[in-house]
Amino acid sequence: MNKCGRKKYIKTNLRQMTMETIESQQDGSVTDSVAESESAHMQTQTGQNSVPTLAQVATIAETDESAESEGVIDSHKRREILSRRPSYRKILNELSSDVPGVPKIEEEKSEEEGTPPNIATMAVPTSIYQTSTGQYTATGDMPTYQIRAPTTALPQGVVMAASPGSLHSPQQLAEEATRKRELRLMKNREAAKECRRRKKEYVKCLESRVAVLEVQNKKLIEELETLKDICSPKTD
DNA sequence: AGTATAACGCGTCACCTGGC
DNA sequence: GCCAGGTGACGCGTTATACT
Repeated sequence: MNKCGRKKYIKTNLRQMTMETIESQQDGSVTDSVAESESAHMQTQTGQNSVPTLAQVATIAETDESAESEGVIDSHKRREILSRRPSYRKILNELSSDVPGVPKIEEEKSEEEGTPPNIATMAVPTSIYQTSTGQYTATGDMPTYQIRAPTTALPQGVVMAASPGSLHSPQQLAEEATRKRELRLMKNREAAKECRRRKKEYVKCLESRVAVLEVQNKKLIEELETLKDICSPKTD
């Protein structure tokens, strides 16, 4: 793995750790059904913990360092530790069912709503949100952000499959294989874009939750202080 | 102005999961 | 069991920002 790749790998996992740390802290302090439901997602279906501990991540990083020096990277080992969690759509939708304020990630449908096709508008707390391409640009002044829904139509030039029975020559078979591969790549390309969009939405959602819970926590602390003052009058 | 670094998005591969 | 879709990881290119 090159320098950049490793950095991104570690960064990704640290970000994940940060999210989970926040969630677990919430779980411990303020009673939060959402946090509980989310932490439930941290378990794989086999009952094992799917999330690497901080030490594990550190170990991964160190292992990665040394592996690089030796020129050996054991991707399977990493995969064992970094098993997947449920989809962002699933998590967020469960989140939204628990907490009324949390927006749902919509299934791919575009034309029913009043909004223009392929654009979903969603209210979110203000935050700095900028990409190099300017695809998602919500500044502090902009209370909403817009998400482009994927275009489901196949690009021009993609020819639908000929029935296998109609293929004769090896050349035709090769062409068919190439066509299938291109179709698969194209679909995966779109899926990856969509996945990233959902991931960003998910992260934003969590960030907004953090903001809300911080305010809530602050209020509760203040309330507690007030009650303390009332219940224990000063003895001069 | 040139360079270094960080941050980000994209395409692809590999793997997992859920639906059939 | 097969297949389509979802997603983590990787490698690469681009852009923004800081530093010299």
